[in-house]
Amino acid sequence: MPKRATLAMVAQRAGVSVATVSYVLNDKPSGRIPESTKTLVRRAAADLGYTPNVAAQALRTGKSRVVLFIIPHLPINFTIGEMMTEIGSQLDAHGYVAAMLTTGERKLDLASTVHATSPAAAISLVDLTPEEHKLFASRGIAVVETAFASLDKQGVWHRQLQRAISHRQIEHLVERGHTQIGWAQPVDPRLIGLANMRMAWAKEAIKSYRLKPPVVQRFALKGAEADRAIKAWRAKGVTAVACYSDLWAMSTLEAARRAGIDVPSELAVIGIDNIPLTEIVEPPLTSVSVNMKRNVEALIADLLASIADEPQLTHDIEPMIKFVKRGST
Amino acid sequence: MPKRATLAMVAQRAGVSVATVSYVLNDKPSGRIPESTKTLVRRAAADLGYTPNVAAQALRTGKSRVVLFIIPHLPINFTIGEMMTEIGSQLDAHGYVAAMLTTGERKLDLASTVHATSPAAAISLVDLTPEEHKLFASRGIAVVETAFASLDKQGVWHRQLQRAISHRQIEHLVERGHTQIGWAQPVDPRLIGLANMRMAWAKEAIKSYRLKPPVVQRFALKGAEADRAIKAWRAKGVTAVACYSDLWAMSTLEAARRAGIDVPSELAVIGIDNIPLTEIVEPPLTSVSVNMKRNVEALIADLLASIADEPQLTHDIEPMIKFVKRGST
DNA sequence: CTGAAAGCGCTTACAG
DNA sequence: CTGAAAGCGCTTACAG
Repeated sequence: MPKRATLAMVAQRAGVSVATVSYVLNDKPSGRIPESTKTLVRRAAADLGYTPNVAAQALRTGKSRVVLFIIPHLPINFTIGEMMTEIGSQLDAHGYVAAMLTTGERKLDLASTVHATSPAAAISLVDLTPEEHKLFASRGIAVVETAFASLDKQGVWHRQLQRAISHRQIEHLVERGHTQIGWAQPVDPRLIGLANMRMAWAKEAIKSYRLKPPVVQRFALKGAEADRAIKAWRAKGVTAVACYSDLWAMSTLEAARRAGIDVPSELAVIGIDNIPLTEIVEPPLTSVSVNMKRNVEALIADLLASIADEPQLTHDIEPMIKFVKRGST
Repeated sequence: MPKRATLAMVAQRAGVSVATVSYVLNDKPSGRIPESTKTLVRRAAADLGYTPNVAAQALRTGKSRVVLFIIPHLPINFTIGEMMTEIGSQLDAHGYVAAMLTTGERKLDLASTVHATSPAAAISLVDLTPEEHKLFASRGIAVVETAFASLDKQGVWHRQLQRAISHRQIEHLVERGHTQIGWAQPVDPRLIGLANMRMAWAKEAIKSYRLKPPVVQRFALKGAEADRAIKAWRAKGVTAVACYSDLWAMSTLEAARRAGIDVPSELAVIGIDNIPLTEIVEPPLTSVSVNMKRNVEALIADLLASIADEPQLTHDIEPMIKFVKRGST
């Protein structure tokens, strides 16, 4: 196989120095190099199929094209999975590589990984500790926290998006004429941070319609626990249940069927996430979710701006929300 | 902050040359360096908290510590998600970094990514094309295909593991006294490769018990389609259904309930994967799955052996299988 | 057994 | 506007 093209080879072919090639390809001392030289260089690079050696770039600059991607040690659900793949492919399109790092039960040794990879940035689906933040800050590494990270610590639009999703759930139930709403909450401590935020936003939305506060039921994903929740909701006159996620909504649907309660005429149910399973149940589940492609586009835009030390853009929340009305409401 | 330790700093502290430090730390010309020198060097490295600069290593050797991790553009289910995180954390433990690469609808430009990252190895959850294999082979990059890759192309133990799981499904149903078994098959073309293998193994197992061939029903994850499947199974005297995965099993359970068929007394159902949702249904779903930790340990062992050009180890399949009997059988 | 030195492929002050 | 050259931190023949 032919030797891989280097800057020097491009320089020779273009009849200029390696310095000039580097300047042109990196568009560096902007406006100082004439168009004619640029064309020459670019053609030579294209002819040779030149791609930079990232190791050499990293060694020279002290920064790699690696973006650390910190993932919680949870069962990866469809939504997180979608986010992971979307982040991976969008970073790839920008010439970055997403390096997966899973937080185990034990504390993650972030310092040594940061040392070993010299990442350009980090995306974390979990909260980082103050020390970890300090670690990144001291090396000038851009950080974005999202998903399972505490939403109150996040940038404005992440928070607004999650809030809008919760509001959308309630808005839909109110439009369908419900006045006493229930809320299905998990008990798993790993989910509770996000779940508490969602519940708070749901309460906020319900209050804005001047309705009574929701009847909250907490349960794990076991049939018997959902059965108890159903009983409690019925006893308190609840006609519609907004759920922390589709899994709790499905559990609620199952329990309703076991109790002989018709959905949606006696009890409406709405979830969050739009997982593929929404259609296996009868009736299929109404749900609200994030348009992950758009969401990640915004996230990556923020990250790239942060890497380049440019000001953050503003993002329109509305197109990031996907609402699908199905039979359960 | 203090400057990061380099080989030169370690050498100075130990009172030896950088060459010696490199030899000791990489354990290279084995047995040529006296223990006393080694101890000296190792202590100096530890004192300084030395970690090698991977960019410099990569530049020098032409090989990075990156392992390309090629992921299908599918909704990531729990099993794939678990595999991804497990692979990520185990590679990390061995000093490698898992770089996610998602295959989009369009063809993946693997060549440029390989060029850009000079990976030490690649793990692919999908089949690679002959050209892609050639690309890796020409650069001496170790490759492991697994999960969604066609199992007949895989190494012996991957295949045996998947086969054993399918056999275990059938074995359990036979033990419970069933003689006419049904099989639930997906229609999604992205799943059909793996699904066909599983079905073939199930048929093989059924034949080994001298039972009639299974009644195969193909359906998407929609309630109405599963309803049709149930009807067909009942019409042919099926008393137990083995399913391609837990999702199809859950869909089957739902359809059985709608048809007023009792599970398991009138119809037993068994899945594959042991997803967290197995317990939200009544009765909870019996399932067989891979013990992902063990499975990935074997996979990584193969990969490391391949990178080091060492002979492959053999692996015991039995501990990689997890069978959980629940109420549905 | 150990060290001096070349060189991997870049980027970037600096000189002209 | 362009080029010569240093140097990032390693590994590894090679010499002693």
